[in-house]
Amino acid sequence: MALSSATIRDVANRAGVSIKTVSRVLNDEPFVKNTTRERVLTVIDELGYVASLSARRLASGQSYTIGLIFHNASWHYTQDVLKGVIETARKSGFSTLLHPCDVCSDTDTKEVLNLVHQRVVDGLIFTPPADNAREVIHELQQLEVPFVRLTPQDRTSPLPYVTATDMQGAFEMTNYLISLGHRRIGFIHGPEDQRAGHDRFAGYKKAISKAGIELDSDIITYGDDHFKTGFRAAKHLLKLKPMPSAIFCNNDEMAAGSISAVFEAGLKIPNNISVAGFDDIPLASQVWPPLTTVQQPIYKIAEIATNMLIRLLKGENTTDLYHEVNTALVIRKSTAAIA
Amino acid sequence: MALSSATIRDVANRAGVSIKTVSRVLNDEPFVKNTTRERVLTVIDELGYVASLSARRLASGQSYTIGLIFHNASWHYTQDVLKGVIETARKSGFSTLLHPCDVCSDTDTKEVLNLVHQRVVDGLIFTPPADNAREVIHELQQLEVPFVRLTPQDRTSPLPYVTATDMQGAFEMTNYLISLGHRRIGFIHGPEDQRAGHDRFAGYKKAISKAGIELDSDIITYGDDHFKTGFRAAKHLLKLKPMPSAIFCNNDEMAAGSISAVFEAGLKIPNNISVAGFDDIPLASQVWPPLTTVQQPIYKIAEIATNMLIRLLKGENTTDLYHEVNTALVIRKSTAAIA
DNA sequence: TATATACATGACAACGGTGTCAATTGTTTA
DNA sequence: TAAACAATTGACACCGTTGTCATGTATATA
Repeated sequence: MALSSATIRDVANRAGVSIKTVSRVLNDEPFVKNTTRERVLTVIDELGYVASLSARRLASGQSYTIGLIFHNASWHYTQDVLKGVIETARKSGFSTLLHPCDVCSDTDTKEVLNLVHQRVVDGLIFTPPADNAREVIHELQQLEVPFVRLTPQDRTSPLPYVTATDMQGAFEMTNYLISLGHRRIGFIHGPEDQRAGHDRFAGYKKAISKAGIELDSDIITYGDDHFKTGFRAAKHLLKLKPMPSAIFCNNDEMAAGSISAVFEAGLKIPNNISVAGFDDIPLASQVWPPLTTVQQPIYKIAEIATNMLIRLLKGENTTDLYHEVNTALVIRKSTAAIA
Repeated sequence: MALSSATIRDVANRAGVSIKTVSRVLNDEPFVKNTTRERVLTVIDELGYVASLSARRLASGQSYTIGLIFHNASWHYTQDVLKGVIETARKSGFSTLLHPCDVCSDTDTKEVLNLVHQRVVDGLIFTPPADNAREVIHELQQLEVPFVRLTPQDRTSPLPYVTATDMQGAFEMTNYLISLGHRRIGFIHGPEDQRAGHDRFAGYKKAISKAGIELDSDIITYGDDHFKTGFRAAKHLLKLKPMPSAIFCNNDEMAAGSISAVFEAGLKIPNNISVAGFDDIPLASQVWPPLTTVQQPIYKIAEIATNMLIRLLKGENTTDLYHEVNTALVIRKSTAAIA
């Protein structure tokens, strides 16, 4: 057996109809008599016919492909997005094209736009902070190419996005730590160019202030969401006198870094100090002690974004272009009441 | 500005040549006068022309796309493969289509074959244990569709693959543990259906036997490469009397599970027991203590496999269809000399 | 019964490239 | 100088679909 070569014409001939009728059946178009439809379907089955995507793409001007532009910094995050987008897209007959994009440089800008110009993709999904590529976003708007952003910086413009309730999540976590008796809670901030980090910090501050605790800038440190900077930031916090009794990190990877720093300093978690993260990525439950964190339903966010994009692509009415998904507190063993 | 609509005809007209000549320039074909080539190139630049992939695909019968069939079990592994394949493919003008495939069920078999029949992909790369899908493999052979397998089970048939020196890596690690004075080294085996696991176990046994230690089946346990089963298996090993003084795990994720089990039992690493992993995924350096492990150059393996596939696709002579990439011992803090 | 209207179908031209083959021009060989 | 050959170019069919529009047929309406 060679590579299947049955074309729409073969099907049409065998079924005794025109190729256009076969095309109609293929695309579930109306105005095909039921008996005809069934006959065509039978022949398709007999011949094992599968329509050529290339031809379909060329003729229709669509690519049936979604471009996923992602920053490959935070892999744990990306993997869930990946799964969410690919699986959801597939359900609607779309495939997904991955476009890693480390820095949104000029070259990358051009490449992304080429994807659109070449009609390689019909629409795009951006993971943070890829959506900071203003030029791309602007151009896409001009071209009227649909796209959805995940947790974007800018939420003032009328552009679709999906995000989690970052502020609320951080607020709840901080409240929880406070309820355990912690008053001196260190915070490790995420990268400046990501909206989520600012929202989480805002949630932290809100809870601190609500509890009547004075905000102490000495225990606010910065990282880039990676293990190493979490390690360093925590090391710094541990040297302070008095040391914070808890550390709340902008994400789980930095929390893992903090845990290592605590152990390296010869201290115990949660006996001497509590550590909390954000995201609930697999790593969170694979370190010891398992991390108390805020679960962000990344898969769900990706799923919602993908469905939103597909609706936009189909030109369906889309009133809900902005979506917030709830986070949830996950209490594990890295936090405890103050001694 | 609307979606660019310059076609090859526009370029041809403006440059005063035929579309075929433009096509030649586009594809770096010979027999184009230099002055002509430059004129065409200039016009392409002026018009911002980009060839339509769909049209090119339809006309040439190629898709310029590589299908990556992966099992989404072990994400850490997958992420490196993903990066390796996507980036390498892109360099050669190929795009990558991801096809997650949890169980290689009948549906999946059909889907993968459809990818080929629809000419959605020109060739395939399989991550383990996806290559166990005998039916798919067999059919692809019949169809003469090129594919490359990563660490496949079956290496007897003359089918291209790339793998790491799993046995040698495990041999070296075991030797290293023995050199630290360990005689009772527990082993956590990986899933039965993956070749790498058997090779690693073989390396372990070889070193044990070489050191004149009697193989003790009581301290050989089994897991499925995930955290939880590593945790369970280690918990079991810790209860044995005498307890092993070291645990060598088939992969890092199970090693992380073992670390948690040790801590949960109130023991210290490496003081009371040493733990070693395999793969050197990011997790390995994000747990405390950082894992001594065997580095498997996954990115490189993916890169080699991709280039191999592209060579096959281009019909270039390919003598080296089998490739082994060296592993390397990475010593961190989870192992120490026996007390 | 004549006529408007919905349903059902097909002919044929796109879509935007590549492949084949013939035509033209320039260069080398006999 | 003529013949042989290589370099350069273009005309045109073709890839396998979908889109447009015309046509034919059944059903509802006047």
